[in-house]
Amino acid sequence: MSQHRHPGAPGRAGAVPALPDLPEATVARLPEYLRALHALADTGHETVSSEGLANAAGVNSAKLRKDLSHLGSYGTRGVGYDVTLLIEQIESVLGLTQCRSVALVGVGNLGHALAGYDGFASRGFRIAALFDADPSRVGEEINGLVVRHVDELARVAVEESISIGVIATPAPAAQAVADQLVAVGVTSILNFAPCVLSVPEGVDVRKVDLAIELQILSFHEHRKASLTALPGGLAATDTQEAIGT
Amino acid sequence: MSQHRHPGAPGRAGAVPALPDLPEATVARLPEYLRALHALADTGHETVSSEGLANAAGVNSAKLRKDLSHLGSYGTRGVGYDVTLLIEQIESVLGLTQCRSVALVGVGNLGHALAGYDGFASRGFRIAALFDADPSRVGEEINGLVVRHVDELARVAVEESISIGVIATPAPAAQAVADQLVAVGVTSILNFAPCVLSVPEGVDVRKVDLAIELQILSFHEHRKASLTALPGGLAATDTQEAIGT
DNA sequence: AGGCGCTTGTGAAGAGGTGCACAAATCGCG
DNA sequence: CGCGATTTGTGCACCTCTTCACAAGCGCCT
Ligand SMILES: NC(=O)c1ccc[n+]([C@@H]2O[C@H](COP(=O)([O-])OP(=O)(O)OC[C@H]3O[C@@H](n4cnc5c(N)ncnc54)[C@H](O)[C@@H]3O)[C@@H](O)[C@H]2O)c1
Ligand SMILES: NC(=O)c1ccc[n+]([C@@H]2O[C@H](COP(=O)([O-])OP(=O)(O)OC[C@H]3O[C@@H](n4cnc5c(N)ncnc54)[C@H](O)[C@@H]3O)[C@@H](O)[C@H]2O)c1
Repeated sequence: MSQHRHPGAPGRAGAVPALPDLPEATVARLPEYLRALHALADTGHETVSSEGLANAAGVNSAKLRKDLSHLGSYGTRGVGYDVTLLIEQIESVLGLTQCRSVALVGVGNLGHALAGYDGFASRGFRIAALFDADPSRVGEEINGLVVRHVDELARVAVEESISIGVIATPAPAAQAVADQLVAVGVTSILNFAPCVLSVPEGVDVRKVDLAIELQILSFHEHRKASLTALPGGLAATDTQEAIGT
Repeated sequence: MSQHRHPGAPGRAGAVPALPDLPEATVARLPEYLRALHALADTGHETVSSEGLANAAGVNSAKLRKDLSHLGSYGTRGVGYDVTLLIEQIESVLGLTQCRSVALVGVGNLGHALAGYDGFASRGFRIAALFDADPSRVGEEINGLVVRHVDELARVAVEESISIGVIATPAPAAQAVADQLVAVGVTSILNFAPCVLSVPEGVDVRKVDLAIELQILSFHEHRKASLTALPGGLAATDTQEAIGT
């Protein structure tokens, strides 16, 4: 995405932080490895094999090794990976060494749940500010944070050095909110509103849409239903299955 | 996934519903097209070109045409696609013609928001039952639905003919809940708990993990930051960018 | 009726991701 | 010190997905 490839010239090799230029699919899996690694660290494991970690993360072990190989050789053959070292490396690559400040816009039904969620802080994200357009919500305190009016976004964003914006407003307001976020310099947006956002180049948008997830499940349900009409056996094998994200 | 390919023998051609066997990437995009189509229908459009629909859905028009071609030829050359016809076709393929019943397990912070969300019903999903393990929550009424104890799952699942289960419990409880859902015959699960679920073959699991989304954004933020240290211009082009799901 | 412009549907090429299989590397032990 | 057990890192083949480019098809206008 917006990334030019120069096959012959690997983006100024030999620089200080190396900038590995990871495949997107790998980036999407690193957080899963990280979670599994934290769980292993908590249970006292010092090293883990690719097989063990792959199991814990629910992926193929070859895939895991290839993913990790992209960020350098941090494993020991015959032994495995040092859990704490690998955690450090992945967190470094993901840019989690610095705590990132998040602004949440739209403190409604969903916004409340997000604001009260402790899973952000534990992963190195700090919800730094809450915004809403509804005057009756402004001033409300949630989890130690006061809801501010969205007009204050510009000022607060700078004060709190916001780096990620989360949109939890109704869909019709989402584009306007995105524009405001972009205007104050936010270049990463997580969008919960069911709509496509148009943003300038250089701004990353990821979306979470529950209805889409359910519809995908519905399709597979539908397919399974039309399949059970004819095939041989419904022998209950115990192989496990998952769907790629 | 768990789907055998016989290149020479296209899965008993000539059957009644045809069962198009769509690429997974296409299935994931159909709901987006559907949303865009509904928006177009609401604004009075009767037909739409691949270019127009692709724009509304935020994808490449060639990709959209290929996606739609997988479910048959429902466009008219020189004109475009009939909006209502296409809606019907996509809904039919996704299995949305019948309303699917959803069971939500774990009515906490996030569960409350989900239970009160009206975006499900409008997409053909019905939240048919709410469950929690906490006795103090059982009996509570949310959006016209009473929270039941999770032990009643087996009975209620059959009564309400549940086809999709949503897990919004803390991570340590998620696997047990998944097992219970599978035990009562649920073959599609949407998991919000940050953990991997192990399920038998034939059961589909999709997960939504906000921390992962934020970490992916963090990576790109990190990359952009290390990039701005050296390159030529930050010329504000107005091309828009999105990240694949 | 015929031509013209527009749009679909698709072949083909390329890019990216996956998983196997194995050589290379490391550790522990005799 | 050497050997075998173990595990990483990766070359390779395969597969899926994306994107381009264009012929075929359709409607409209003259
Ligand atoms: N609730 C859910 O479980 C759920 C699930 C999936 C998706 N969503 C989506 O998330 C979004 C929020 O859902 P919700 O249930 O919380 O809706 P909600 O109506 O409860 O909350 C929306 C909040 O956004 C505020 N708002 C509106 N316009 C605004 C603006 N311009 N600037 C700032 N704030 C503004 C409103 O005042 C309100 O407080 C919706 O787009 C919805 O489709 C919600
Ligand atoms: N709140 C958020 O915004 C958010 C965001 C992302 C992910 N999550 C994840 O979603 C899950 C729920 O989050 P939350 O904030 O609602 O937590 P919560 O603690 O508020 O709610 C969890 C609920 O699950 C119930 N529960 C526990 N064990 C159960 C069991 N065995 N069977 C049925 N119910 C059970 C609890 O009684 C509680 O009501 C967590 O895994 C969390 O990590 C939450």
